[in-house]
Amino acid sequence: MDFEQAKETIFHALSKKNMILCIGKCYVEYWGRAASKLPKGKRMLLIKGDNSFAIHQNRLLRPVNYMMNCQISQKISDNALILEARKTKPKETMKVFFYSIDFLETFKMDESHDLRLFGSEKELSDLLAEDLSFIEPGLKPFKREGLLRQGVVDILAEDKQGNLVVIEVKRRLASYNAVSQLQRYMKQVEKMKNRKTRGILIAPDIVKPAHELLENYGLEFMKLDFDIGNPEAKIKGLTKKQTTLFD
Amino acid sequence: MDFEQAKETIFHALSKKNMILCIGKCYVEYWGRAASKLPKGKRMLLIKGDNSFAIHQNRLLRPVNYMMNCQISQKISDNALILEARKTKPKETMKVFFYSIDFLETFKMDESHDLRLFGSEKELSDLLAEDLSFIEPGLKPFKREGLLRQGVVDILAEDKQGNLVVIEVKRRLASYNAVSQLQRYMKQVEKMKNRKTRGILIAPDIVKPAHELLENYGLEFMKLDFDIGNPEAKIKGLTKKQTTLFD
DNA sequence: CGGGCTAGCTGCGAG
DNA sequence: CTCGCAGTTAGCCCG
Repeated sequence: MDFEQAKETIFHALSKKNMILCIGKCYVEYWGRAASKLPKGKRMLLIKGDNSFAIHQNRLLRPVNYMMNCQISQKISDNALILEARKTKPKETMKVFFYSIDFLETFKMDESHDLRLFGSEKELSDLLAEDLSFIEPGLKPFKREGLLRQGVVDILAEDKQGNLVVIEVKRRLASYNAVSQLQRYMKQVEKMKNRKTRGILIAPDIVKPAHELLENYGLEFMKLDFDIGNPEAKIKGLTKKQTTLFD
Repeated sequence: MDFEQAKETIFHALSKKNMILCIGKCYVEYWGRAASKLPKGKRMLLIKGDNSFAIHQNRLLRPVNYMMNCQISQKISDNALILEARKTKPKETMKVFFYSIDFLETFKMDESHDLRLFGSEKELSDLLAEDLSFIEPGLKPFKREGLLRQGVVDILAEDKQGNLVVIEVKRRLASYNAVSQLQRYMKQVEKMKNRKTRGILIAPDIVKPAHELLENYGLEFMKLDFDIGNPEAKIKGLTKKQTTLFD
């Protein structure tokens, strides 16, 4: 395909925010947060209406090179159509050298992007917060007046003995990270309120070494089974895991 | 476009591991690790030779629905071409209902996927490990015989005083996670070797509250400046950050 | 195969 | 803006 014509087609599509598909033999350079070179090969360039710019190979979900929210410019050299994507903050540049174009098409798309997702961590956390007695009898919500930023701690509560309880919910198998996070939150709350504070990690399961770490920290784990996409019976069971500390 | 013909085209491309692009009005359902419904709209389906399956809208880099390593099957109902992607472990299903097809094309692609990336954390870590005196005079490598899995601790060393030194390298702004990680590694090594152990976090910078946490843990921070994609002068500087504890 | 972690993470949301 | 984090994280690597 003729480079001049391709350039014109792309220019027009960019102004209309149409989706652009271009397949051809290209070489890609990137410099910014890291640097990379992608040797010549047949690949697909996908430009979307929000100025996302991605080079896809015929494998993997993720593009091999990409840039979001970039300014796109074109130029024609002796033997290539060069597309350049630029960005500031952080400063990044990506150049795609098309040596031949096998395919180029642009598409007017509509803008509906209203995916409805079920089973997010937030959803689970909110469900649990609705009835804390499900976690432990006598547990009641605790107002965090400027205690911690909203959204940092999943659930903050107070138990029957008047202890503060920091609750971290994970929607999948918990690992070291989850334990470290909870430990950090728990210590923070304990320090700020100067009160005895417990920490409970709630997840479908926990990896063994992470569970040991959790016990060393004096934290607690609760196993949570939940049904996804079934609003009537989302939380299947919530059982306190046997621990050597609290047996 | 005719559904029967489309089905045939897709079937053939799948067997050849050709890239498949299909644009049309569709509705998408997903159930697996989570669940989602994507209302009818014009979108692009991208199937790659490694059986990655993705629905793209005209915004964002990431697909709105996707599945990797899936088995793909097709069927035609009264008014739709239905593509189903399935997977076990974990069990997942995704159905795409195409009500109309604006565009369908398949492409034979080559398989070169040899991106050369510079500036990864591993690269920086290896560079630093080559000359530990750059971090601190008298620092020498320490053999981790079965101490910790390879790759868990970036660098393990011994200082002039005979202390063990656990070093964690981050290629970008360090945050809580980096501090928690280092703390965990440091404690682990300290316990296993029963020796005084230091922990040093090396990164271009560190967020303020994370730095406070680091100091509370008795860990150290070093600022690392590096050039990306410049093999001759990659590490520009390494300076110990002033701390209130060690001033 | 699971566990742990980096990623040019991306994308979102709160302060 | 920045910080912090979830994600159907993805993808890699090491036991």
